[in-house]
Amino acid sequence: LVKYKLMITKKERFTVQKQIILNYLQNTRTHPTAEKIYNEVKKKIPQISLSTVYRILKEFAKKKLIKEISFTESRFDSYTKPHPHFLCQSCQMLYDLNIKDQNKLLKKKLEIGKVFDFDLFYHGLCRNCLKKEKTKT
Amino acid sequence: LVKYKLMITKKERFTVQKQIILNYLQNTRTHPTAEKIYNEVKKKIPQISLSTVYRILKEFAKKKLIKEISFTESRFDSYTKPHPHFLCQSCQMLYDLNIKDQNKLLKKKLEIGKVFDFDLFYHGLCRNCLKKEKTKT
DNA sequence: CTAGGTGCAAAATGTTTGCACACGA
DNA sequence: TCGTGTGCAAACATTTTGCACCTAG
Repeated sequence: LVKYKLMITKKERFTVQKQIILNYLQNTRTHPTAEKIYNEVKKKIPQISLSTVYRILKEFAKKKLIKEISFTESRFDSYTKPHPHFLCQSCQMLYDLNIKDQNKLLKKKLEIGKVFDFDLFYHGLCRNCLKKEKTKT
Repeated sequence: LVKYKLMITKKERFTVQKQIILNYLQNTRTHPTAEKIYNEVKKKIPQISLSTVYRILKEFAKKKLIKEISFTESRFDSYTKPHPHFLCQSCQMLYDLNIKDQNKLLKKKLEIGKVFDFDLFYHGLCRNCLKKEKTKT
């Protein structure tokens, strides 16, 4: 919370809605959906709208106060063996990777349950987009 | 293709639509979206509809001929450090994991580009759902 | 033939946006 | 006060579904 207050620029405002949403998120480890957050926050601010929740979540994510776990559009891959991917933040290209330790990941014994598959996504900038960034400056 | 033909049950039919979609997927490594697949397949079957594409993709995914990379609803996490997750196929609960090698994953040098973050999702059945499965039988 | 598959349109679901009003600084 | 943030409704994007017709086996 303190960390967030320091982030607020002169043009921005610290509203009750933001405070309650942030407070809720920082006190849960359940990875809630927007809908869930909306319903929880509604208990304290009955008139809040879902769009406000979305707007605030986007703002928090941009400030890196929270992390949004999402994948806008489904993609389909005929290569079905588990293999890691690299998703470029800039051009949205999804690359295949071949990493030798991948079997370790699948065989990993987890307390939580039985693992059948995994998805490993690296996020970053691909070579092409890195080049473009450089030429800009 | 041969593999798929063997999978077709008596009740199912092998249509041109299925054949062309499968063929397209097996000859691309670009992880296309449903829309992209639709547009490509349309070149060969102009009258095909997007819903057919979706239906066939779901069928292929169920048969494990292809893999669907998706995340239906966004989730938000106030714990922003990269950390692995476990997603239960049955109850959809998303659990946090703490694995010691995670820093290795982030520091990994990739040819493809610069990595800023990663998401590692394990898919499987959590303890609770495994128990439920057992009691069923 | 005939039941399963397709195309179309409409519905459902999740997310974003335009606009008038409210309210934090 | 004044401009950013909010609530509402409507728009948007992606995916699913109902239904009549088509077609593979």
